[in-house]
Amino acid sequence: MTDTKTAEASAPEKAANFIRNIVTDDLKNGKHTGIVTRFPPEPNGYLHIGHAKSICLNFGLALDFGGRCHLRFDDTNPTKEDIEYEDSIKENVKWLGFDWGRHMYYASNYFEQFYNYAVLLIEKGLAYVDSLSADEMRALRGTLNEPGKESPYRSRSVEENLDLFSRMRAGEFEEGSNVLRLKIDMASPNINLRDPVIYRIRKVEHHRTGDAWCIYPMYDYAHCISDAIEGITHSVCTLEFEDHRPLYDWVLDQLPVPCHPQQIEFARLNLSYTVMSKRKLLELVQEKLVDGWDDPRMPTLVGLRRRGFTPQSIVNFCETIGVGKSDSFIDMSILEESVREDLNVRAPRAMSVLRPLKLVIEGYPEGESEEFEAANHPNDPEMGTRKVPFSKTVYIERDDFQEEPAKGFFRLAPGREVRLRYAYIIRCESVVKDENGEIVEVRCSYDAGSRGGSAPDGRKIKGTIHWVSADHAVDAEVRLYDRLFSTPNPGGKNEPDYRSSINPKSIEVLSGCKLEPSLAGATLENRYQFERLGYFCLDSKDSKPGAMVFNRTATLRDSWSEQKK
RNA sequence: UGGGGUGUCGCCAAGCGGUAAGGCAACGGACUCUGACUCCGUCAUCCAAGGUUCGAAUCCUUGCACCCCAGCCA
Repeated sequence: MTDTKTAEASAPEKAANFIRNIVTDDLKNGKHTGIVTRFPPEPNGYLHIGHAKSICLNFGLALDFGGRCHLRFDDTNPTKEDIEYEDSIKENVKWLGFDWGRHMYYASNYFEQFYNYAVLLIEKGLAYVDSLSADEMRALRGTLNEPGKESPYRSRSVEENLDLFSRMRAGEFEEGSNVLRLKIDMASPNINLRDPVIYRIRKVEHHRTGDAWCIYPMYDYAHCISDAIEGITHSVCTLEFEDHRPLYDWVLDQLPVPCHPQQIEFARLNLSYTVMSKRKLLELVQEKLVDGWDDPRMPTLVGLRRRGFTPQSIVNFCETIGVGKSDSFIDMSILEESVREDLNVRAPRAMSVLRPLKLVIEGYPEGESEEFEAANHPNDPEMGTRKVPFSKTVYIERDDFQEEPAKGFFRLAPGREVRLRYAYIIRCESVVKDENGEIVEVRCSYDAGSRGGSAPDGRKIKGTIHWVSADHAVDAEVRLYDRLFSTPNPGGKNEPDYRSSINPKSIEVLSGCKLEPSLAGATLENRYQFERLGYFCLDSKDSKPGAMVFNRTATLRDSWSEQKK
């Protein structure tokens, strides 16, 4: 086997996709000598896994082709945006491992240029101030099948428009009373071209420009100009903006901008068993259906992070799913597989018993204990070993014992032998039950010659189970997370409200779990594989030095439980 | 019934006229002190129907299905 131990080595090869092909061609035929992309979030919410796809695409393109990628806040709507989101977004991008260097921009920094360009458009007779109300404007817009009608204000003179627009800026009009519209074509089959509004009055403070402005530009007008100002070569966005591209191009064609970026659209990420819309995510938080934006079940980057996902696993995931234009629906299992793949290689192993069953080893000296050497990673000796204490009473997983073993079960059962990992081979001799018939203790004999776990006579022991010494165990709370929803497409077509699909078992809190003592030194940066159980990490919010709380990031694949179904 | 898109294995996705990559899943097997990992093997004729061509997933025609658009949101 070749060395695949490092995260770098396990990163998948860059796959071809249509955007990379476009960039490659543009570079080859000299259309560009270098490329500039951008990730342009609106600071009005937390980033989720879908944004990660865009971040990886844009920053990845820049990295691979020796260009640069800008981080630009598309902050043109002060009624929805806030500085708190900016900080989170910046941190998330950095956490994923990307660096915008000094290329940090704000659409709001271009407000004056946007305004000047708007004046230019008015002077060219390509924009006019409309005094229709929103309702009236909607009524004239037409429908998908019928053309719209021109506004009675469409023919105002350039002078009047100039005057009106400057007074809009000066704050002389109320919100909603006037807007600036482009004069394109009310009969266009593309509704985006039916004289789109490019400025509206909003008498609110902007988190960056304060009260300097009371008119704010709209996306279609601001975005393309921002791209042009920054010298973006490839403006990558999602499919729903495909219809807007003619408008993007129209605006840039009318203005003396430094360049004309190419807008390219790709399919946004859809993930099964979760929701991705900002609205639903916000509702989950506001209605306290989850424990905040960073609830470990949320598809947000802060949630995934708290859950224990590594940045590398997310980047790998984004590479794995590819980029295309067909509506895709990625199965959650692929995301889960991405963490396993990454954590399998980097997570040290440890033993923890989540649902303890007391096991007493008859014949093992009372009050005595010994230590066994355990590998921190079975396939990577470089990760070293640790000592695991053993004593007469240990805890094993309740699931690892069956009084009447099911077919195919090869763990502990009356009269059967099993190996306590790294310790001894034991045999179940009897079972102790309480007055309710509940098994409270298992009593076993042990093969003193099997110290360390290997049979002296070379006999094959099929089952190996994990355990923790009762005398040395560290108690902890462990939270088992599962998919937030129990249906693949919550709230989708022909589905009831997504809230009713929330998986009641998406979180299970276990207290009194028994961990091997080395885990007492766990830190937030560490992630562990609890052998035979899954990958776990400390909860960044609730874990305290004397009262540790672990989150289950992902289970291990389990062909036994699959076989049972 | 307008406009813009998409349709290649269960889920993604390469392919750009020369005889269907890869990943995940699934299935079979090997290995195993984690029923994990790893390893080996199996697994499509490309939405449909016509046409062009020596040759088509790739070109043309006609259908069909699905997605997006009527915010002074992005």
